[in-house]
Amino acid sequence: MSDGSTAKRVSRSKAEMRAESIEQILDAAEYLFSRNGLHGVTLRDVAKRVGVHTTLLHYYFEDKQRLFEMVFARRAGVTSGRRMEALEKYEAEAGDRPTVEGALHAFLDTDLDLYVEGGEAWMNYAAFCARVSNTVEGAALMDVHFDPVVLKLVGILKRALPDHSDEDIFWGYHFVTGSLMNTLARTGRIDRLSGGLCHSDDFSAVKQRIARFMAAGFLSLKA
Amino acid sequence: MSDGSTAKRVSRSKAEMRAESIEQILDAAEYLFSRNGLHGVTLRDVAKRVGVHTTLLHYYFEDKQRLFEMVFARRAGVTSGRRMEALEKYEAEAGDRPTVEGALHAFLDTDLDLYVEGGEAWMNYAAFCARVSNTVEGAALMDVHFDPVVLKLVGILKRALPDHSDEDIFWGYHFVTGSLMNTLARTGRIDRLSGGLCHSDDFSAVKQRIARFMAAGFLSLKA
DNA sequence: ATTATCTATAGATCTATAGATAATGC
DNA sequence: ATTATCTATAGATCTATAGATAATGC
Repeated sequence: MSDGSTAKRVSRSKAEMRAESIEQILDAAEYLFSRNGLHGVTLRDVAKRVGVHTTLLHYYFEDKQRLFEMVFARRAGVTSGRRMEALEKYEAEAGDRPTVEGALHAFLDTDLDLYVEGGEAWMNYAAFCARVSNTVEGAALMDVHFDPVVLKLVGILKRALPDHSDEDIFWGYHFVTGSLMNTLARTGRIDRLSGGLCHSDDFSAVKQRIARFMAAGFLSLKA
Repeated sequence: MSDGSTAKRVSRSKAEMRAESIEQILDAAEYLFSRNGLHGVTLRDVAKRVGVHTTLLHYYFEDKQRLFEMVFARRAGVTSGRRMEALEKYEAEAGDRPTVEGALHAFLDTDLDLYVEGGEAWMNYAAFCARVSNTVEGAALMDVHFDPVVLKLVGILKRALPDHSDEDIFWGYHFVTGSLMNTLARTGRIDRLSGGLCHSDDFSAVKQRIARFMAAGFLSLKA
């Protein structure tokens, strides 16, 4: 505020202008796509939200599909990388005796923390991912960006559960990711269902429960 | 086939024609909405799939939003009713001692069976619901149609888990429904992730695991 | 006489491209 | 000399409505 008030553009380099415009467009697109999906958002909607002309989106992103993919890709590396680190750190600490719950804490809590710490933009990205995940084309995007971390998690789970079949591990992961995505979506349904007792935005309530809950689920599969 | 081959319309009453057209339109819309969402489908797409004119959709359904809601509503009563029955039956059998796993079997298995037995149309509806569930407006539709069954389930779970807080029960349900919706979506992600070991369409594999998995999760919340 | 279905069309949008303009960059 | 941004516009669609047509229903 204190420095932006003098003029709208205070001699920024082209590279800076470019970077800033791209960020603003991605933020606006992320916000809108998270609420209305790929087809529920027009390029005009995005341009209007940023305050630029529609053609600028074509200039930077070619077309709508590309813009959508760039929204996905921008933060995917960050969340993926953080979780990968957390899993590797856990692996090193746990040595020969990794536990399901330990691995899930590293995987899930790290992610939930990121959205809480990251503020509104990251929360929008979370909802964007959740929306996309229940979609055939969206799931294909997930393959590209998230397979490495997920397979890392699966690898640790297999060592934690040497008597479980691979199918059990994968179906368990399927349940975990469903629950996580339902959390990230923040639809407000749990709020109304619980009569206001729970809140969609309350990721800390989820964090308190999800790893323990899912770990118990995994263990139950081989009784 | 044997009687439809003589002519396209073998003297049906207007009521029959109406009913049949409505069903065909709903089937086509359900199929398309499940894959592309509300905004990813045009009325032309639906009309073309049925082989009628776009205006007929307006004639029967007013507008696109209404058509969408009718698709949701058509089968919601069936699945809701079946699960309600199953829960009541379980309640009667279990008497004073309902278990989490018993209630979840009634709730989840009954639903999964319906999609498997119902064939392609029901599988489309399942994917439709899954897609809709990760959406703010979709979640609001769920309130209307599914709150009674869900609250019935929650009531039994509370009696099965008298020492758990209501928050624990609701968050547990939140995880359950996330996992179920991820199943109904059938995105193919688990297939690729598992290298072909698991299949999105394999609801029986899910049925074998989900109730037990989730029940253990619930129990773990109060340690 | 009613109603299922189609024809014609208005009016609004949407995506995408070509080309102009106005800055920054050496 | 390059590039960020805008103007103008083509061409395709989309939703929705008014009104015509061709069946069924008493």
